[in-house]
Amino acid sequence: MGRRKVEIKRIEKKSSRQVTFSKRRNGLIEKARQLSILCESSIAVLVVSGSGKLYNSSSGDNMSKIIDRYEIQHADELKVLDLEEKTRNYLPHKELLDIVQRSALVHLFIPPSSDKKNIFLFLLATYEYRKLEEPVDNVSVDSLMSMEEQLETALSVTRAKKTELMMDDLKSLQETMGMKTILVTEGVGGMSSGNSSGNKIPETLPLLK
Amino acid sequence: MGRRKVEIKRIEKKSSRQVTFSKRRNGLIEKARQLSILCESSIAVLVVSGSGKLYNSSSGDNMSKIIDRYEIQHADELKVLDLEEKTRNYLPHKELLDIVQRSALVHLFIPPSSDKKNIFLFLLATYEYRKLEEPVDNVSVDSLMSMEEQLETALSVTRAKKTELMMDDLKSLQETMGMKTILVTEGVGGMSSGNSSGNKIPETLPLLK
DNA sequence: AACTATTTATAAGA
DNA sequence: TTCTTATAAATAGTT
Repeated sequence: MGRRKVEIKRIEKKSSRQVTFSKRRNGLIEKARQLSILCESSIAVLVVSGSGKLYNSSSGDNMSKIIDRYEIQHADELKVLDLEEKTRNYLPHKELLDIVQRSALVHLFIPPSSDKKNIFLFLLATYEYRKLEEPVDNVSVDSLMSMEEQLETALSVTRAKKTELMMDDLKSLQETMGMKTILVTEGVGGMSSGNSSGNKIPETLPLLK
Repeated sequence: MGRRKVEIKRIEKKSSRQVTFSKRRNGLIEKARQLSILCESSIAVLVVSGSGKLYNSSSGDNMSKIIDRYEIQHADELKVLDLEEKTRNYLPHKELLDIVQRSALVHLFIPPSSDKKNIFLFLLATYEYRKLEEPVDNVSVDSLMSMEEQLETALSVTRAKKTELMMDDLKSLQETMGMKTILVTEGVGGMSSGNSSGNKIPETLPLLK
């Protein structure tokens, strides 16, 4: 449907290829839209250009929903085809997701305003640790050393945060004590100390049970 | 392009709608194939009929890869969805698998033959990390202490594994050296030492650069 | 980005 | 469903 019949093979000339890409891509998406309306169906079109740019359209339903349908169908096929594969891919995923969701670990480990990088380090470390629980044949000394570094960093971040929190707790305890002192001393003489900056807070704190 | 011009609106007559659906669906998929070849691009077409049946085609690349590409681009949208939703529709799997494939970090940490379970653990960790990018208020000293413990354990496992590997390396080095010694001493006297079990291997090894 | 000669897709009919 | 064919629609090459 043009001045000439074109063979369906790669268009060599770059400029022509780009023009054709643009025209036909629009045509494709318009066809999808029409089909969707005419036959009340949901259609997703995903086009990745040679240079990696993504063009997409969805009609009838949103893209995620259409992709979900594909994924679900795909998963079902896997179930039928390969139980072992399913067990490996699908169940562990859900199972482990559940573990993570239930686990105080991940949720509680993330300090309020902690650096995202550090959270990642922790998670990576956790992952690596769990991975090592099972025998793995080919770990390199180098990768273990990187991991060691990661763990050390994560550990120091954790300890720093813990200490910070403990100091906060101690401070509020001291404040409470100070208040009590005021209340007591006020009755006797009226010498308030408040929250003097000269208070010494120990560098390390005993671990709480 | 038919005997008559048709308005783009739902075809009411069921039989006509089905015929049109079939014809246009094939046409759409053929157009996608052509575009893919003419302009060397990757195209996915997903069609869900009114009755819920899925038809799909991919050209240039496989479906998963094309969908992955879409999901990378829309990673931000995923954050809005809740975890269960994502679990149901497998998006995190695809999304994170792609992160894994692209990340040099991960390549370093995942040995070629490691099993999928381990990759999933990592994916979960990464996923959870992303999910928790939002600040969380309630971190407790207790939870930080648990984390500290976990990290210490992970660190000691890592160090043990590293030492084990280094010792293996050292042993094979010693064996090689032993061989050389044999070759040298054979020429002179013939006193072979082999790989005596009395060899002392240091508890800790200097870190390699 | 338009134009238009052609090819291609497809609606209706069989 | 499949084929036929008149006609609408898409588009290749040109401006």
